[in-house]
Amino acid sequence: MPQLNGGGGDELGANDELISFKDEGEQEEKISENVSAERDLDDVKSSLVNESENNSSSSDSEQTERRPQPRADLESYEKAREYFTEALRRQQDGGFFKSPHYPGYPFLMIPDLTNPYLSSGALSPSARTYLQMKWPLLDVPGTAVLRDSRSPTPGQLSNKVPVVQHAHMHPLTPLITYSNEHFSPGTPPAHLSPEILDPKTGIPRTPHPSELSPYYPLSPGAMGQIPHPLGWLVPQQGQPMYPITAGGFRHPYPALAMNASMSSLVSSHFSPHIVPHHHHGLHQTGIPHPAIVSAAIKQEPNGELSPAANTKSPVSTKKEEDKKPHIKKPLNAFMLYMKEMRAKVVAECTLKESAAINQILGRRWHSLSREEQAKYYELARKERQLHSQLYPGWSARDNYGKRKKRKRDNKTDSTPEDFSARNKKPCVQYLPQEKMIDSPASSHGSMLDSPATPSAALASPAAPAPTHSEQAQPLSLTTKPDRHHHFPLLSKPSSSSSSSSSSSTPPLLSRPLPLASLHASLLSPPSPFHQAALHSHHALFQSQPLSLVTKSAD
DNA sequence: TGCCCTTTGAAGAAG
DNA sequence: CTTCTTCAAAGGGCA
Repeated sequence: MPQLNGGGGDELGANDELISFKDEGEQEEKISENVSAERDLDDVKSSLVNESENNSSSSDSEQTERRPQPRADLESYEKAREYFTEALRRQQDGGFFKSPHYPGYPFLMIPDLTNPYLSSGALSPSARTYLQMKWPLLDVPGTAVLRDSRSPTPGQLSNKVPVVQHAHMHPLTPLITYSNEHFSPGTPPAHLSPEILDPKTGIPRTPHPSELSPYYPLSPGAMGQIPHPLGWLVPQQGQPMYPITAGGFRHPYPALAMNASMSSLVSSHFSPHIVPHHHHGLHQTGIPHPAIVSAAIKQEPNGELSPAANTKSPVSTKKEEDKKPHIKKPLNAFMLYMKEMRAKVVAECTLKESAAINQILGRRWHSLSREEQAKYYELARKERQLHSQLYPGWSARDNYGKRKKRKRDNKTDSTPEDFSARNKKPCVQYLPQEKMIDSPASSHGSMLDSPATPSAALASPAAPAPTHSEQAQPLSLTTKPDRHHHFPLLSKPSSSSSSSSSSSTPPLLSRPLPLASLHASLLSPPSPFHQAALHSHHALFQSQPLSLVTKSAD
């Protein structure tokens, strides 16, 4: 795995994963997982959709295409992602997938063209233009441009965002934000396998898909690159995860998108650097590395530059410090999930407040099956790896203080009263508490945290993923029918969430949600009803995709 | 204009 | 080793 870097990447990731996963793994469980999730989604969709303005989501979504704006505004893209996702889903729904969580399923979202990591990149939120499917755009020139490594720099893309790339992105892809720089320049066209020179070694190597992280470097520039690398993946899987078009696969994360199995593959190959030979950085477009907010990246003194660093002009070493481009933290599993699902939730309900939406997402997160969560954990893991490779010297500490925020810990204090205050807009009636409350899973937060299988991925590096559409299940254990057992396990050692929820009810529950518009289903996946569902859970289990998973496990 | 709010997870800091 | 704090995304709300 780690080739060049000494394995930095892999190893790093591995360690992390192992650790975390372990913990979580034990806990895993959530009975309701699948069931609830499905229900949730289904319910939500149906019901929610009906109620609120779901316009967007369901039927609309398809129609959504309405007229795609040719332009690829960043904003649009985002929206697009949502739509995209929906659209895809719908297509798939037709078949079996109803469940949102479907593992492999493509939630394609359009990634932000801009890098998430870039602060500047910002897409403006306002535009809700949905999608317009910009997909078509994908191919566009941008790509072509990209190919030239040098010339076109990502910048171009970024500007215009040519957008496109993303159209086909993996659901997760949206996540991809990191920037472009890395990839851009150096990367060869997709079909070609891009060889990337290792900065350190100087040896050309092919980037592994895994390497490309969605977030990081992949931005526009990246696209070009991405495709290639991923390409191999695709075939293997055999499954078109997403509707990605041919060109489509540019997404960096396609790999991720794939199942765990895929990931494992990726991991195995993981190469440390993704970096292109040189990039100029963002400059032209002004879009820097995704992760990087500012222009410059901090380089390492040693000279080991992360790929990204290379990209940026090394010259300005001193400046670096001054400027210190703000390299954002890699997104964690939940964040990835949020990015992906937010649009859906928004579409389903009228609420637009992020706080409310996040609450819902939090609940949904808990309702996800392990496999699903594992997907995200895996992605997150890769992100971290990538990030570490790209920015070897970076530490989370670097960002401390950037936000001014102060987090009031008091939450607890205020909790009781709080909610009243908070409810600024009670849109609608919230759901009965019951619903909210009951989800077992919710209570303890994410028990699943653990990625299901980090180990799995690691373990079988090369293992080709079978074609399951679903992700391969990481832990065989999980697959077991026993899952329901896990339920009780909830104890999550970790700090944050679990602690709060020590009591049976989750914090959220305790307070009334402002989300009026939400349907109950949204909020609480695991509602009491759930339990019923749970029972049925077994049945579902079998029938569902999970079963497949299980097999794989076997 | 810019922070708050809200979520989970990761990582660093502090004890 | 455990606990606490900060940041990551996002976008309406609010001062």
